[in-house]
Amino acid sequence: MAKRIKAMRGTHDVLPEQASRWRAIEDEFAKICRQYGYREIRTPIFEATELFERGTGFSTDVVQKEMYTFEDKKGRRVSLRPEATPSVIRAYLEHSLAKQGKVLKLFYLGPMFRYDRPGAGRYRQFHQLGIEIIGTPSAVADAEAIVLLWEFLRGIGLSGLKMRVNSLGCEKCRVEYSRLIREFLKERLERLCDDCHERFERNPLRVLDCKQEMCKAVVAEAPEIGSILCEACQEHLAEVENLVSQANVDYYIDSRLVRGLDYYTRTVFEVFHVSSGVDNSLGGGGRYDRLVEDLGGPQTPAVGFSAGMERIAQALEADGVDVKGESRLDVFIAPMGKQAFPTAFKLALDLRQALSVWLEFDDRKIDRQLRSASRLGARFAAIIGSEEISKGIVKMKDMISGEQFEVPQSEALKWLKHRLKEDSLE
RNA sequence: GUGGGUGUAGCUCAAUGGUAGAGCACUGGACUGUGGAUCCAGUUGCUGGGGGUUCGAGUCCCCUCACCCACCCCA
Repeated sequence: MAKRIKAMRGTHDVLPEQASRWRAIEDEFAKICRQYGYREIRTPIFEATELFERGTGFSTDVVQKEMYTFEDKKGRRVSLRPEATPSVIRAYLEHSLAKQGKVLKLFYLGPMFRYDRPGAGRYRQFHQLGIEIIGTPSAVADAEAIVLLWEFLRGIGLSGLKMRVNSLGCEKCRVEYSRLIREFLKERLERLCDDCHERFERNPLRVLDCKQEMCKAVVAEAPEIGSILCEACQEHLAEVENLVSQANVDYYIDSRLVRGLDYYTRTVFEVFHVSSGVDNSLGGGGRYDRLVEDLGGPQTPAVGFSAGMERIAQALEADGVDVKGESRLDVFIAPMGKQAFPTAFKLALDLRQALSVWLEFDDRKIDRQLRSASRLGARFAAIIGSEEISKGIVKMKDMISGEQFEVPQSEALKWLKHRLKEDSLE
């Protein structure tokens, strides 16, 4: 046998059983998004590298070391998207979507790519779903994003969720806080880990997020962002808190929450699942009032979030929640003998107008066929042999009670629909 | 990127350096037109890949690949 090829490192197949759960989750997400007034957008999986350099941020880990970047045949610098927000904003500007109204509310879902070392719940091709609210500075929008994320996760059956919320301040606050932190850390550099020395140079705020004990000790004494937020930023955060607590979101203010992407301003948040580990972030987001401008548009405030499918599926499994997948088969058509196939084929064509139907392909003994029908979870088996053909009927077997009924072939669809309807009423 | 662990049938796992196995699953038969039970039979593997030591390697050594755990980072 020839050598087999395996899926590449960090990628994985979503097999039927899992895929049906994914679809149920995606359907729930699309549904709640529509309830909140969002419309779907689909953007390309690859973009000009520069979009992410300017959007996600040149200094971020994502852009610095995790992008799949290559040159195409014309020498253009291309990257597989590591996240969707820059693409959505690019499309927003490219198609002048601002003209569609003051505020645009979009949702998306699809694969993202990061060349990272695979680990627990971490893949090189992973899948995100998320939203963007473009065109308002209102704290109500921040609250809506947080609540939508929360309600979505709660709605699919997750419990033990916690939401961390923080404010990184507006541009002025950020500059001021960065200066303050840099000053503070400068005197304590020798007490920080090696990575943090580097962070100190590139983006001192990231030191606040370090998990090393030595750094945590230093950071514990650091001034909190809350202490220097300007009045407007304080008010904004208070308003978000007030609204979010009305929605019964289990949140807390975590003054050390700093997210990995450069474009956030003011509100940032992250939701995690307690029982699958403190570090298991299911999703997060925040306000990004500068991004549209950075990508060449007019000054336009916006807020959004993204969440990870793999993480969500994992959390559901940890919670023992069985997301209902696709419904079972309605009918299994069992032809008996070669000469029964044309009639069976015709019957399948007819029934498939409204029902999910499995038609046996091979000339197998009836007991084997019924066994297959059981295993496929068929509600009824439609048996067609020479007897049935000569009488113009089909023998319907109720796979739960075992009862059998002779039904004229022309009535089969009507009969089955009637019986299945009775099922759903019980 | 750093450290540790694990790779044997579709799945879960056995096999003191001596002929690769079991359970489940799958297919068929018992039952030539009636499923889920039972019994019987059968299929499935370059033991992740490559090299080395040895009379002999799933087992020991080296390399490599993949996955898992921790760190890092995040979704």
